[in-house]
Amino acid sequence: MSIVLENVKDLDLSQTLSCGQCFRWKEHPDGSFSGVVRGRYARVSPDGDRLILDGADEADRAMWFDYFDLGLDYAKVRQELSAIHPTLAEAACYAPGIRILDQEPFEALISFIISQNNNIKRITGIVDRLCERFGEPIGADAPHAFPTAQRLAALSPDDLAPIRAGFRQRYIIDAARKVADGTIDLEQIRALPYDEARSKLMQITGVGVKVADCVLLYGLHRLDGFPLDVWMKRAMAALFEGIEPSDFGQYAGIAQQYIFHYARMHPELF
DNA sequence: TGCCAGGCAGGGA
DNA sequence: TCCCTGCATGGC
Repeated sequence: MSIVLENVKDLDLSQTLSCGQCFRWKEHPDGSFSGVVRGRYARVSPDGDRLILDGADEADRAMWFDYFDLGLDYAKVRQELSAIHPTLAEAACYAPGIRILDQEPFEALISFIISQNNNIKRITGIVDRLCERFGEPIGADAPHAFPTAQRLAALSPDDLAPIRAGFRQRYIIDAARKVADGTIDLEQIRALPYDEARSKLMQITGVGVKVADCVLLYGLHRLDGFPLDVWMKRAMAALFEGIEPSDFGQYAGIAQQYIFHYARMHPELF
């Protein structure tokens, strides 16, 4: 079974799936990517302005459409961003195919807890081991689903030793327990004003400003905040001197991705 | 072999 | 409030 998404524009799978906003996609030699989203497996291949999702069910069409944020006109967004500042226009050229994925909130929370003081390759390995050991199997040849909060909440930090997440293990368990018992309601947080949402997430041990902003952007698809971590502040100072972050409005998240790639291309600025 | 990673918690000043 | 240090592990 497979589904085809038509009229897909401004999506580069490699840029979008390998830029560090998600950690569960594997690239294949033919340019396709396989991964699991919300417990559903698919192997995704670009075909002109179509996106072919092998293994995906027709009933999940809307879920995949939303996951890749295909309802937002990114060319228009880029145009508006570029009008703000010439440097941003330049930055936009570096990653025109990035879309901000609409990820499952708990997966994003745990993934970005794991990301702290870490690198993408190792984050991916830890997430893989977490899913393999504690996620539900979804098919013979497919990776496991991301584990539920309830499943992880029943564990102790020591139980996570096999995933080799180090000091982050107790953070993962604290997050899972707070989500499982309702102390942290991620869907409720989605609707809160940005600062309140961030403060709520920071009640979890191991979640600071950076992790909270990543969860809000990538897990709750909040494009109205702006990451304030040290790296980003440096990037802003270098690239957008004189521009108030609030000017970026709802497109702040997308700007972050452009800045990220711009920074990679211009390490001398940092 | 040693440095460092897309932070954060905890403790002291 | 600010600054400093330790943290587990593994990629490079």
